[in-house]
Amino acid sequence: MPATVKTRRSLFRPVRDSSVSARVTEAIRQAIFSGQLLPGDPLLEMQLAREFEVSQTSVREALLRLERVNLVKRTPNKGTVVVKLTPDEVRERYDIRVPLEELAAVEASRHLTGADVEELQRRVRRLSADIMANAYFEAAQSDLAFHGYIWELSGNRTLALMLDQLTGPAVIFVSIMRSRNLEDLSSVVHSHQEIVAALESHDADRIRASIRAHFESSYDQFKKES
Amino acid sequence: MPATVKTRRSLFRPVRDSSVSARVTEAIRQAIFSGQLLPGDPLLEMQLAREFEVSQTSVREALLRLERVNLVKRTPNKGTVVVKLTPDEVRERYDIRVPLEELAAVEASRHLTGADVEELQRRVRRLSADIMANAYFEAAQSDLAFHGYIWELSGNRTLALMLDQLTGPAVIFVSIMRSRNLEDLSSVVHSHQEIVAALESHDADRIRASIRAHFESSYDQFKKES
DNA sequence: ATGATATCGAATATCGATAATTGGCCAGGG
DNA sequence: CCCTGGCCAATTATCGATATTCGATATCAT
Repeated sequence: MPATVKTRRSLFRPVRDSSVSARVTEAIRQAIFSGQLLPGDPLLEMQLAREFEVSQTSVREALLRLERVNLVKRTPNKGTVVVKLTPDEVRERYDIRVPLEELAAVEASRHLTGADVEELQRRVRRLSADIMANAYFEAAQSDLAFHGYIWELSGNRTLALMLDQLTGPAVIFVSIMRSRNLEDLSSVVHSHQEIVAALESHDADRIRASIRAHFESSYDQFKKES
Repeated sequence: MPATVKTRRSLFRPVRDSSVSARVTEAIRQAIFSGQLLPGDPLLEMQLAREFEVSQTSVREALLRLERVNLVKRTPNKGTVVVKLTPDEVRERYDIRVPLEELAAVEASRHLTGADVEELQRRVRRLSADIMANAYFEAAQSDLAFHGYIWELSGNRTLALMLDQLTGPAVIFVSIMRSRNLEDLSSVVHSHQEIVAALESHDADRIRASIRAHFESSYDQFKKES
């Protein structure tokens, strides 16, 4: 056998978002996560269609997708707005999120490799850098990217999807809170490092405890504000 | 004051699902839950549009809504099929569902009234009747109705929504399993009664245990088949 | 004034038609 | 033989236009 290889892998990544509605979806999502759109802002189908230079239908489909992940709220015949969570709803989400994050983290530790640990540390460093730079919205996204990696590691796609639905809108709140300097940012980085260490230990109880501590402190910060 | 009344109340109930796409959504959902559509069956937008005598657009929107609750799977440019869960996916969902059901049940017990207990018992009886009558698909829906009541009682709307997304497609499997007589139906009723009793006790540990036992036995039945 | 009803504008919802994508099939060349 | 490229049929994706809905506001009778 010669040295020629029959298959090659992952030189190119897929050309992203070939469909119009997918691109519109992504653009709106970015606008929300970057703070260009704030909770409560209206999203008018026709106006967006004109701005993006696409049909109302495609915008509509994009909004339906965003509704699916709880980033916007649509009211029949009335319109669409960027989600605005009440304190009660934030509380509800924390209650649900904690057991799911525990489950995800415990499962993730079972699949954890050395490369994964490095990647997690890389993401903590990025988060740390964003915080140092007072880049609040970027920090929120880095935060999400860190936890998202754990969700993927869990190997449970359904779980990852649900956590995404649950967390997306909350991240917006975190951004806004931090931008008002209402959160103690120094503790954030340490709390994430703690999770990585717990994952490496492969000790389920310790992992769950680190997750609970992480979110409890985060929720306490939220309560201080509301 | 004369006996004339100024307002009259509740002679009519609201005309439900005024929108076309909502009616189409409901029709397809019923077809899935009733077993007229089976996992893997294709759902062609144009064909459905002709049958319902509506536009493709409305059908498309209905399918997007069903995708949102995981009842159908859409593949870009290819088509839509009724969801067909792999054994792994069923396992994933059980893993997620158990902690969420525990949370829902514990919260529900905090809001539980006497009327609620009666309603739950009524729903267990309906489930029991369906099983006696070998009405498998109806039984699956009664099953869902029982758990759904607990979700609502929890007072956490987000949680109720997530459990609905999680459970919907699984219910189809339960129907099919039962229709093949693969499940020990006598234990099903007892297991539900056990949950009601646990709720009445207001003992969080007992509630969680009853939920775990309920789903473990249910999952064991599934494993026997797969 | 006041309460019921008509009108209107802004927005979504729906439609019918056209464009773009995909996978399968087949013909031809190495 | 099988690999390549191009065509074809089926289906989704997108469009532009029209219909419907809803809330606010104006109108009218009493």
